[in-house]
Amino acid sequence: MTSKRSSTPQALPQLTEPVEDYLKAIYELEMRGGVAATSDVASRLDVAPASVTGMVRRLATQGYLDHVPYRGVQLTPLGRRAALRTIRRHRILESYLTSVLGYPWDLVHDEAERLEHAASDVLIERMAAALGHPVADPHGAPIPTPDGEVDERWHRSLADLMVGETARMVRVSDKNPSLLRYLAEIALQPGVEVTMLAKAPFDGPITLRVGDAEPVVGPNLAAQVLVESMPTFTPAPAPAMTPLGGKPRGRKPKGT
Amino acid sequence: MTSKRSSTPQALPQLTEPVEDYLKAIYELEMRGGVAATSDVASRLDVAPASVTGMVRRLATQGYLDHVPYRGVQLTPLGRRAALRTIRRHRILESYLTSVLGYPWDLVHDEAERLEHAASDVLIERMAAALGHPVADPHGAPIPTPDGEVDERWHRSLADLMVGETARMVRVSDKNPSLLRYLAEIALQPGVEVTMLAKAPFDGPITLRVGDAEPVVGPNLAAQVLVESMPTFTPAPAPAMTPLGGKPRGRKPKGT
DNA sequence: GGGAAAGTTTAGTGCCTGCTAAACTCGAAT
DNA sequence: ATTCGAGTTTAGCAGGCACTAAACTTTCCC
Repeated sequence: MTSKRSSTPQALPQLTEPVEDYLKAIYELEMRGGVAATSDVASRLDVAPASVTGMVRRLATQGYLDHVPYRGVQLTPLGRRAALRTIRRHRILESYLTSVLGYPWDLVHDEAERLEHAASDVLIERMAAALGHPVADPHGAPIPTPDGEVDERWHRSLADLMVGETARMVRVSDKNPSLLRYLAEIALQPGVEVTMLAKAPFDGPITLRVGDAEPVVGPNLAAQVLVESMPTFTPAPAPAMTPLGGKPRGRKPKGT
Repeated sequence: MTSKRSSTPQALPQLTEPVEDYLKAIYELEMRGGVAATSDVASRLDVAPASVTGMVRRLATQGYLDHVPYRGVQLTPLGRRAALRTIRRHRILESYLTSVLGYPWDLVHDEAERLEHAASDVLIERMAAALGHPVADPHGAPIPTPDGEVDERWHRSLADLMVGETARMVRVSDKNPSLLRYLAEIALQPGVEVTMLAKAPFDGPITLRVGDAEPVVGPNLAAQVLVESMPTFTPAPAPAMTPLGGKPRGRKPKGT
């Protein structure tokens, strides 16, 4: 029935691994286009659409989401909190594994994907503290705060830059290892400045300047790399103690 | 006893969490008394005896163990390998969490208990490397090698020391947080020398010397602390090279 | 040696999560 | 407006893992 809802953030019950995966997937789908479709959830989680319907029904009765049959699915505030907790874990794990254990950034996603369900809050916070409370993971994704706030900002893609324009790379999906390996190869990582040198018409190849190199990439790749015009950028997995650059950061780590 | 088995390098399939727990529990029960009884497995895993029977039947058909109805259960070489892999993970995780992240040694068990099912081999080996390949965990339990060899040696308990005798503490179970907290309080940890000063008759209190202190403990506690006459002892989690975040909790290797 | 007691297994269920096949809905195109 | 197809849901089912209650062994004690 209707459980009493206080304004106090009640503790989330311990969720199963599949449930956390569903909520996370739905959250991420909602980021693009208000509601999540059954089939999108299905393909993201690599399960049959019918399975999604079943799970969604259960989650709806438990208050994690609203489901309008044939229409789609949307997280409730409770569901969003649960999703963001999982996402926080994931991104802190990625940051930790990358900067402390030297995990390559193209492999870190899968590892974090499993650990995020097993790590306790205490562990996650210890890792965050060890890193100096980073605000973004190695791929540039913002890390939600413990109480569920994220700075999910809108970003242009590299493909949208005008010829001659320079921007700073901010983010790329963590889900495509070969893309990540290639980006590492051409030194295109969050925080790096990139200039659009030339763009061949009809989705032709794109010439960039990254550091001293001038890699030529396809439009497909460029569309997946997000950039930011030029303002402040907080480097991803803050290498603990290195206070590189004295510029006043825009945001600073919350809490503390 | 030293188990040696490296002639069968076939990869273990990915096991479920409950399966790993069963195999680990059975392995540990076998250490004390050749076969594991259904009810012992049940109480260790906090599950109904009937559930054990069911699981055991499945694991037997899959070749992980032999089951003689009403008689007990014994791991096959395959099952032992699986168990030791999980135990290796557990102990390396405990070592890492303790010495790199400053996890208190009484809480580390539960965390490792969950992570051991999620961490990949690659991660575990990275952690082991970061620690300098420790041979024992923070509680003194030996860490199996990647190919399943352990140095499970027999140890006397502290309660067995003669009055006047000095020994080195080597090990204590990781499963009892309050015991561990108390041991930490009286500075009784693996590697430390301890002398039996007095033993009151009829299971009376036991007076020890640990460092400069002379704690008096119950026979119950003394029975759980394992000691070694005097030979070399290799300290558990060799302090990592870069302890970022954690306070230096790690013991220092003495002369050795 | 004959019962109890203790321990173990079978029988019967339930929940979770996934599947396939079939039915249904919605909206776009005719 | 009817139809058709893509997308979604229902129905029915399976496997993993847990439970209780009841039946069955083994052990132990008189």
